[in-house]
Amino acid sequence: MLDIQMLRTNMEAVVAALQSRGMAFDPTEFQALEAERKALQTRTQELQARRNSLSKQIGMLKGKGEDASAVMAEVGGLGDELKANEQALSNLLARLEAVLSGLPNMPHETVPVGTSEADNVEILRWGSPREFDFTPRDHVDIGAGLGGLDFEAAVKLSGSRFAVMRSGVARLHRALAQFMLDVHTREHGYTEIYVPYLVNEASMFGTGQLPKFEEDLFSVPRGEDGRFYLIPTSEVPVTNMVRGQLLAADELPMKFVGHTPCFRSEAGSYGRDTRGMIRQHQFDKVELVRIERPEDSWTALEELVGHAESILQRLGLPYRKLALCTGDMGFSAAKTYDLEVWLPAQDTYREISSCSNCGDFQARRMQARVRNAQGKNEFLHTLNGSGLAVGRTLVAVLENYQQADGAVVVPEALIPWMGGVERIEPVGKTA
RNA sequence: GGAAGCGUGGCCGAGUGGUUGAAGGCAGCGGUCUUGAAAACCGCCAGGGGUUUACGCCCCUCGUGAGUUCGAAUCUCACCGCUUCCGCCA
Repeated sequence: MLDIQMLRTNMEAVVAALQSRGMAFDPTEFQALEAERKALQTRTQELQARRNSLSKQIGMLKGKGEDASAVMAEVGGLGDELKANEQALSNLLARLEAVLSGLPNMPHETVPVGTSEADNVEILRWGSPREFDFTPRDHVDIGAGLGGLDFEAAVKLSGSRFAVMRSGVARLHRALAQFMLDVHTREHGYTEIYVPYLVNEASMFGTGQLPKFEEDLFSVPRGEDGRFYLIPTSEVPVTNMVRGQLLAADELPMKFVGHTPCFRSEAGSYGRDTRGMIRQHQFDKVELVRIERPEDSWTALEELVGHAESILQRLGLPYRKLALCTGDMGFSAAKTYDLEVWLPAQDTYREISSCSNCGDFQARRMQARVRNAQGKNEFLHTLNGSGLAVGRTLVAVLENYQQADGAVVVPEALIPWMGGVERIEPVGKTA
């Protein structure tokens, strides 16, 4: 959520910032509501002040045993107008809130301006794609050859965009998640956290999924008209840990790493990435979340991306790092780096991690604050990044480490998490 | 699922209709004392919002939302959550 003061005092900057994201924001509705709000709020508060002082008089008169009926009659006359004004004001504030909660974050000044992913800026490439002396197959064929990936079974169980993994591939998937968790907790100083996969509406609002992106979420009914939402990323429950809290400065930073499944309806992506595990309704992700003092968040973002990169490096997976342009960033982000891993079968880089500093945008929605060194309360900053998407990492390992005979070599760094297994053999050969 | 109790400021905890936005304690901040620290003592200290050049003035907030009343932390109802007991259960 943007600061309403910003919209009141510097609307041009807001309009320009949203424009750079490709969002045409017409401020006239907001400004009309705001003018109305000012008049209504002033009037309402006058009436409230009058009622309060008259009521106080009544208390004093009665305390002295004097007659208060005249004053009571006067204050009684205020009732209808006051009630009407309070109601109107509350409606108006709700409408302002609705406008405000639908506006995305303002990009940081260092974010490249652009309209689509074509304008993202490549910052670096790490590793070089392997030269194959055979035609590399994609992970679907490799997985089938290993007897480890079964999309037909998943269709039977659930439908499209799900996967069943077996034997060595399932083991590899588990090993990757464990490996990531261990690296981030042991070497990068993150605290492991386990969180609910079903969350309430307030949590989804806090991180910015609601109210605007409900169609991307799965939900289950709960009670009369309530519902749980399935998390689309553990960013939601983990970040919301600090919702409604006022923290002491020395409680920050908080660095969390969580491994959860993620659920996305993928509405609006019909026909995209229909083959394989790239785009699923359910996938696992190891997520890094940092709760930071405002002055530290930009350093923290660079550090966070580095932590995600380190996983790719240890696995020996070639990747590139992009700074997303204004037009390609997510709703809550002030700045985002994407990491894209090399997929030989697609002969291209594909997103495997997205690391963002949300600044105070989520904190304002969550009312999450920190008492700074000067004793002032301010909104803290939140960051999150994939470290990494486990399913896509599995795809990358299968494709980059495939052998001519159909086997897949386990990346050296991962062998301890595979119980010493160095190769996953195709079915027909010894497993 | 049934029964009972409870939800107050950063934390703990008093407060059952009227100058109570709220005693007291802890934490924090400033000071006295001390070579320094601790202890002791003194003072300050809820959050959000409106308005004002400013001093200030005003409004809202005691889990959330409705209601009763001239006036609600305090009374009523609903919802949410927590605790204990019973039932069920990985």
